[in-house]
Amino acid sequence: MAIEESMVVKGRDNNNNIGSEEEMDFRRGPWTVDEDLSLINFIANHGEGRWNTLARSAGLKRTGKSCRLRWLNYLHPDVRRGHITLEEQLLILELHNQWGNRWSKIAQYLPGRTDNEIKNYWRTRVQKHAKHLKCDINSKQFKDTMRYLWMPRLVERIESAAVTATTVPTTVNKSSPTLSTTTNNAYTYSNNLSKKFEVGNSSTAASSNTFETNEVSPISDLSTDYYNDPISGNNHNPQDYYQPSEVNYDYITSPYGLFDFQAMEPNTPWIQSGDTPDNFWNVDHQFLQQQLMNDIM
DNA sequence: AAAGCGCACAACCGCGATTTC
DNA sequence: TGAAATCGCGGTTGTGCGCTT
Repeated sequence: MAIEESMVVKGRDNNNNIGSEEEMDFRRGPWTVDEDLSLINFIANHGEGRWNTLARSAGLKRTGKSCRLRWLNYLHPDVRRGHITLEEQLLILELHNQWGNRWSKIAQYLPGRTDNEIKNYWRTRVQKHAKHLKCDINSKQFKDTMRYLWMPRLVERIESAAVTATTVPTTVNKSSPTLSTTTNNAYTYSNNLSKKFEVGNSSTAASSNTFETNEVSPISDLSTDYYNDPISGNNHNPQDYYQPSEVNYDYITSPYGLFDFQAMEPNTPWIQSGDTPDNFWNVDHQFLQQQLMNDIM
């Protein structure tokens, strides 16, 4: 079969040198179930590491590099699959804001998520929205939108989900945040969030600079350190993300026809994970549209 | 019904850093 | 101590699948 042939390449090591002792034929492309089982069984019996040797010993016609990637990104028992949760989305935005494309570093703070998965998430979801908004993803404009609009709204949704989960079903959820949220509301969910993210006690909290420089345990200390900005040294309270705007949303239209917000997918993956779809993105797009129009005028 | 398209994600590649011999 | 081997990261590509036209 032609495909099978194309999936076999002459053996080269990771420096792209042709194999010395023998002309090995390395397989490429999707892994088969048998290959997965061979890799899992071998690692279960011998442990991981020394990937080239491992690949040979396990009888896999794969490069060590390929085996390592398959194990770490897919087969490892700790790898968690499925939708990125709201909390994870928020974390990714915040951590990317701090470190940029340091995917492996960001992944340290999301247990069970791989750098590859986070990278894919960023490229497919976040960059897509920047593209739709005709906005450079590295621009201040886009970063501000993330920081002051999307992140607070993610916080709101997390809060809302938490409230819903603990509320008697027949009770009207009066605290459901809306876009007309006032500073008081911001204060409220700021307080709630500080509770939500408060793990342990203040005695275990690292100083404002330890988040990066002291390599605080990514998972265990996440909650308290998360809002400490290692760059500014400021304590990041979710309230910081929230800048109540006086935007009159009724006013917003697009006389310039710059953006087709209605055409944007209403069912963005960002609000999956059991979330009910709403106008999350539409409102955000409208807000950004307003900002962009202000810039134009 | 089928072709086209876009999305999501697995996998590959290049290269610098680190480890081993 | 230097060369070779290995590791790990970030960028990119390939592909299957579902949706739209």
